[in-house]
Amino acid sequence: MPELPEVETIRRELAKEIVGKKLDGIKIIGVRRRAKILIIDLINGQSLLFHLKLTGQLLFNSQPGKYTRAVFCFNDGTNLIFNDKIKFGWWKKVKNVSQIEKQFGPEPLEDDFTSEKFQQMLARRKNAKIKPLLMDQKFIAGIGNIYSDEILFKAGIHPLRRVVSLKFNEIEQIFGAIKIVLKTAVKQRGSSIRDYLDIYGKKGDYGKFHQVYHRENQACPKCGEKIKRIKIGGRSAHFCPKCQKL
DNA sequence: CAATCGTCCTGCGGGC
DNA sequence: TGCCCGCAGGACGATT
Repeated sequence: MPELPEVETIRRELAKEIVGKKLDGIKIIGVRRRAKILIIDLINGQSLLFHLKLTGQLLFNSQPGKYTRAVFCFNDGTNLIFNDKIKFGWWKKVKNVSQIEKQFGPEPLEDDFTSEKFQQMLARRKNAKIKPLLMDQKFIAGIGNIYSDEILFKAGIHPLRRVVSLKFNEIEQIFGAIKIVLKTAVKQRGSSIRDYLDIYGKKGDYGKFHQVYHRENQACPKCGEKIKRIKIGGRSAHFCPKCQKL
């Protein structure tokens, strides 16, 4: 499921391929990402937005298939294919992209997302459960089910912990885990759970690094305990009951 | 006000 | 073997 590292991978690859080309005669001036949304900026001030949700794919210079929802043709004969098996994803053209961009929390890999800022953000959400909070796009941008599980495992924090119960040092641990897990996942070009592929149809390598996500009943890589899966607000959370105590 | 619930959609896995 | 049922899952709107 495309989260920050997957969308960022697509962004980087797509920027190399299409910036400077034209779509319906309008020059593409940039490819950006905000949270899990891919943004293609056009010279006329409009932007093309994509949200891949669970099963969306953006394939460069490919052929339409069974699940193709849209095809975008560039002036040089190349194209971009939007596939989406379960139709949760969407794309749209907007005039004021900044309006949409400001609906999200800070970008976790930006330098202005500091541990001081994170401590302040959490101070305002004392009663929240930490895992759903990390997945709240208005709180922090781009983190979904895979990476919230991996971040909390790395930090040694149980997904149901209330913010109020977190010690200063535990928040520092979570902060550090956010940075390193996401950075490493971007480096590995994301995780190919379900249908995720990059624009060349290649899978991401970060799945090999998953410690808990989709590893229910398997041994914890740290202590050997069986990884557990529980439901939190309708979503599944994976964790080690020994390394991540409530 | 903030947390939780239902909804969208469809492939897939489990059970018989 | 094949059918049927129910689950998964991001984000939004409604509800409590």
